[in-house]
Amino acid sequence: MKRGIDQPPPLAPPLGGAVSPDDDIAVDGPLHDRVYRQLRHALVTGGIVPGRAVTLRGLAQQLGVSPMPVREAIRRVSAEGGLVVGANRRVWVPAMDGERYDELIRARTLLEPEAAVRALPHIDRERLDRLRDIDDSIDVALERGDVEAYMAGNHRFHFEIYAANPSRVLVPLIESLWLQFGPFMRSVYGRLGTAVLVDHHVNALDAIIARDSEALAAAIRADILEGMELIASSVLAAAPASDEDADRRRA
Amino acid sequence: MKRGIDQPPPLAPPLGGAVSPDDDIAVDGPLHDRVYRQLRHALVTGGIVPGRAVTLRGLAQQLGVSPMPVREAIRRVSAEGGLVVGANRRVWVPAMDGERYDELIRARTLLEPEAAVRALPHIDRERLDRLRDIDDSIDVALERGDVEAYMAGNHRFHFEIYAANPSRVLVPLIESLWLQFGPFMRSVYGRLGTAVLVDHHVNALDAIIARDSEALAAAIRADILEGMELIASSVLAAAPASDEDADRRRA
DNA sequence: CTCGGATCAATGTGATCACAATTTCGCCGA
DNA sequence: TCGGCGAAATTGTGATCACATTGATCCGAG
Repeated sequence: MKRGIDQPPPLAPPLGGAVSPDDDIAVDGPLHDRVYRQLRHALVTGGIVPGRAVTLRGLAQQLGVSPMPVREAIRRVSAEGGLVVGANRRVWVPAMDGERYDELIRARTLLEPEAAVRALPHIDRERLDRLRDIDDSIDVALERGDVEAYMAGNHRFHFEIYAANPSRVLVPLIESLWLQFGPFMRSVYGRLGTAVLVDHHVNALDAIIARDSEALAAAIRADILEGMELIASSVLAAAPASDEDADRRRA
Repeated sequence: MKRGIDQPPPLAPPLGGAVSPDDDIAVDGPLHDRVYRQLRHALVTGGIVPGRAVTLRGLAQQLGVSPMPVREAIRRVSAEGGLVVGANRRVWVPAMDGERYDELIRARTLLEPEAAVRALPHIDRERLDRLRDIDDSIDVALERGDVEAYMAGNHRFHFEIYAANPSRVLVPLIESLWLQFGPFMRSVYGRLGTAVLVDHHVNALDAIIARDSEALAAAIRADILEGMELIASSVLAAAPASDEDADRRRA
């Protein structure tokens, strides 16, 4: 049973997890920009859980700022698909369903290999070293069963590659996709643990070293497909909507 | 010579063309939403020209609203890539260059055929009729040399197809792409006229009638490639940056 | 005990104001 | 005539307030 976007749903205390005034989020620039990054980070790492309404004043109070910069940050995130505004004008973390998930996978497999290939010529020695470090940290996170560290590492690994290309067309599109499945993945991993996760990044690293475009594209595509289809088959088939799950898990 | 994003550039009177409080833009919903649609429309149809700064209060005054809803609209559009905010915090219509244009083409050819194929099963009789009407209006616009009508029709034709799919993943990505090359296309067409334009939509219509996914994908891909590469070869090669052109043309 | 309506709290929206940074323009000196 | 330099205007940003609307809460009628 799929619930509409702006139906009666159980409005609970403004926010679930912490929004994490985490580290590694730069503290310069306009306030609304800082709020934007914090909000984005909270979504990708699962600090904000699907099925819960996000209120302006609530977020503002949590972050210790006035509602004004939060308003702009929310507008920005919702433009990227990380949040949806109902006809109520109320803001939600969008629910996941099979169709949406399928389109996200498809869009990722279309765009990310392309972005990787275009970035390949720009990947220098230092970036490659950073990629290796990230890959190591991912292995550590997997062994320790640290879901959040794995997700952060995985994100950094992919975008450390794509960002080598200075152009800003493909990367924002891909960021938008990650922002959309991020919260969902978190809630899934939280239930499954890291046991099911495998590190496919070695193939990508080898392809980069060999400067092999096709191999790199194939590695990225395989990484996306195996990871996301694994999740899809093990979860989405059984529980089509993630909203109720999140709510139930909270109780 | 490519100019950086937020360099000294010639800040001229707030806005060039009219922002067009045009028709067919719904007048309900929150003010910031209306402003968003007007701003978007102005960008796609070329009402706002690249290389000119967009000021908050300027836009607000042109639209007869307070700066507040404009702020949110701009934040939203810039999140979609239709505007860029410099380190100055000043807002620009981004300049076009070969690399960016190439990535836009690539992203379009990757995403739009996919979106069309996924929409195909949902295209019913009424939608097909609307598509035929739009195609007719495009032919009329081409004969009359009406660039703006052609662009509007072309936009409507593509999204009338894609929007048949209720899911909201691929379509927003594609809208973002159109928003990015829209202003540029306008300035190009304005110089070339509609003589160089051909209507490739008939093949798409045939494919839809035949329910042929592959043919539809091919038609869309061909439409994108021929249209955009024609422009690229005839203009971008000669004048890599569109900023200066726009400014010069204004003088 | 259940249902329906009225009251009250909370939400998003928009306007206005103050402020600091930036840009622009006019002026003076070379 | 040209090149800085300082004043003034303009910009984006953030806060606060008022308001209409929506959601929750509570109370009483059945």
